[in-house]
Amino acid sequence: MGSQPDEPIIATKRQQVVTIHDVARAAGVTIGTVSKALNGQGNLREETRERIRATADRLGFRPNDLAQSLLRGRSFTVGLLTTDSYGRFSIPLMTGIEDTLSDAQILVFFCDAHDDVARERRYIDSLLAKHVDGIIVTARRTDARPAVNVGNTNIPVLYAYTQVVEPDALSILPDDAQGARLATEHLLSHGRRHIAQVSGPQYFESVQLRMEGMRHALNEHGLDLPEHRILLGPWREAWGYQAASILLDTDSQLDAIFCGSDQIARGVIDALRERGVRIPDDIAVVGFDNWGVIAQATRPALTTVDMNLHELGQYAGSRLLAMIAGKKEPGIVRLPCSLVIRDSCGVHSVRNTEETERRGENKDEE
Amino acid sequence: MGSQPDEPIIATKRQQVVTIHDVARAAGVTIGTVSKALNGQGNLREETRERIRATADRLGFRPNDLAQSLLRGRSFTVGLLTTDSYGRFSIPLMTGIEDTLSDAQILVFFCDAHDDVARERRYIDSLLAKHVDGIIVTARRTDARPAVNVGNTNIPVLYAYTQVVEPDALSILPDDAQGARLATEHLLSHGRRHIAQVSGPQYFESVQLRMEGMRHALNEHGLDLPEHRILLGPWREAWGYQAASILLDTDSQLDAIFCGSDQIARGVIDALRERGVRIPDDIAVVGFDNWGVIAQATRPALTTVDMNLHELGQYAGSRLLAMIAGKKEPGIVRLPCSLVIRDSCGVHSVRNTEETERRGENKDEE
DNA sequence: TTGTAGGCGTTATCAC
DNA sequence: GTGATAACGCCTACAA
Repeated sequence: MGSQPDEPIIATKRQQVVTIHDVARAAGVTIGTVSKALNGQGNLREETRERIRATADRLGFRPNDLAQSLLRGRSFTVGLLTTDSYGRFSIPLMTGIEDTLSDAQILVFFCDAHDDVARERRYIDSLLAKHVDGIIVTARRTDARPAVNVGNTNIPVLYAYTQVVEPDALSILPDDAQGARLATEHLLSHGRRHIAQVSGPQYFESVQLRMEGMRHALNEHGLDLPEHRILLGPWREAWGYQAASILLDTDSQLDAIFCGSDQIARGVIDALRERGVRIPDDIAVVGFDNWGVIAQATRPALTTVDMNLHELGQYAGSRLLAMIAGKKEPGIVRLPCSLVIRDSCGVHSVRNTEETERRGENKDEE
Repeated sequence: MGSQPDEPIIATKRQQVVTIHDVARAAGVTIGTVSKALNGQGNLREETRERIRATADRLGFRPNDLAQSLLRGRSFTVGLLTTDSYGRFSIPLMTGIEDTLSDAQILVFFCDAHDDVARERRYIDSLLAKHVDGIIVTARRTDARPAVNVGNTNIPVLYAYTQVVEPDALSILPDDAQGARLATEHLLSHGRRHIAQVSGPQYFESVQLRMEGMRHALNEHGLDLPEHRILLGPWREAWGYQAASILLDTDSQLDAIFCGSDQIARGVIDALRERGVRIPDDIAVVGFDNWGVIAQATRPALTTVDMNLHELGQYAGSRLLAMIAGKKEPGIVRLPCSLVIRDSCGVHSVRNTEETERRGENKDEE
């Protein structure tokens, strides 16, 4: 009761955590012995080992990673540097990366540079100062970016869902061309022969690759992709809506549309339906991204290409682990896309599918 | 040329980074002097200070944060623990948090527990071992969750977009009731008197709060919210579509619908339009979330409540900073929502709006 | 079988 | 003004 004299005003600045010394003192041994006991090193009497172990968790001892890292020269941390966390692509990528790394007892620093070069530089410096074991760089789009400069360190850097021109860098990307081929072949296998493409701006590498992939698949079937069936515009639902109207007005033979994104596909589908076109009977539609909230909400539900970004992230994590272990094999790795078949192309086909519906991306919660 | 003898096969296991010793040797002083020179401590001749500084960045010296942290007992890192990174709500929250923390030179560990208790426990242990300065816990929904146990440490823990029953915990949440009031008052100010609500499952606290908020606003205008105008179902676009049909069939007086999410609102709007109802002339619609990709794609574009999660994250970051500095003020803080006015309620109103359109959430890129 | 001591890279407190 | 030295918490040879 009353005022407690001499109570420090400032909170104890130092965390009063229990250290190996406390354990040693409590167990009546020296710190060396404690270390050996807890790490299963050296030859200790099983009795002592057990006694020490007991006092350790009685005291709630937790070895200080900072000290260990300093000693080992490895921090068991990795930096994840993203230019901009738009979300749609970053999230599955991030969780994939983090999945494999956390299995390796590695914690991930999340660094969002907001497309700001100076900010990115500061992040890299911080990561280097914290002696991360590696850095994964990612982005909102797959196009090339400048390499990250880690100075005179030999910290491994890996690029995921983005790439770098440096020949000694490792970049991991989805195989856009293959994804487009998959979609096109699916449409062809459903008897479609007059297929248009509605996609994003030409200056995206992914747009070009998907166009090439589609063209390639058509050519293999003796078909071509005429200019008037290629409509490029912004990555927006409204563009899909508009493009579909244009196609309906100009191309009476059209029997399928391959869209560069699910957003565009949604606009396309809405426009078609409103103009009385039956989907897929009259015109079939394929999307790209397998963005659950969109692909499952279109009427009919959207058949679409999945870039498997979660798996891509997992793979990136494992490759970084390998690099940390010393194995550096630079290059550009493109991982296959798969096709998720729903109802916008007709009856379910079992062909041309590498995988069927993937782990539900739609959490039925807010 | 030819084989180089004695070249080590194993890559130097230890990062050959330049340390303060190297700088000291190169500059012909001792490490103490280097430390003082670089940190602006002590009384050094300006000449030596400059010379040391020069050799330091000639050598590319970078102080090792691990060593500093060990000494200071602070790591300048924070853990961000999320039960599940669905994305929609986590992303703005995360970037907000990270924004303020990175300004304080703090790096953020991203930990996605996948709704797995054991995994969460492992993460917490890792974070404690790494001596993070604090932990922010977040979730996919705002309902209460068990407190995080940090053992005998006094590491501050803060809950953002989730809450905890413990009286000494700090939880930061959006003010759902106020958001609902905002939306309702907006509709009332446009002359609407027969307003229904279509929302998510009742067991969500947010659903209940939004209902209360709406009822409160109606009551203040002498109106009530009859049971038949409350439709609760899954958080899905299809539910909105279905609910709108039900309302049209049963409630001829209806002139507005307040939706618990933008996804639901989109379903509602599509159903109304397809049934020939004019929006907003016949029925006005308000959403909740301001999810750009949806709210901007509805026709007409959706007026909706924004929970300002980025700002909420920023605020959470600043509160954690305060806690780290020793100021702990537990409680539940609810931050105001704002209304983003588009076209689904009629002509733009300047009243009843705390803020207008916020920083564009729609990046026009894939 | 256990204790001792050096060192990981810093910073801070003393001497000189 | 600058140099030594003791921490910070841990691990690991090596000594006893």
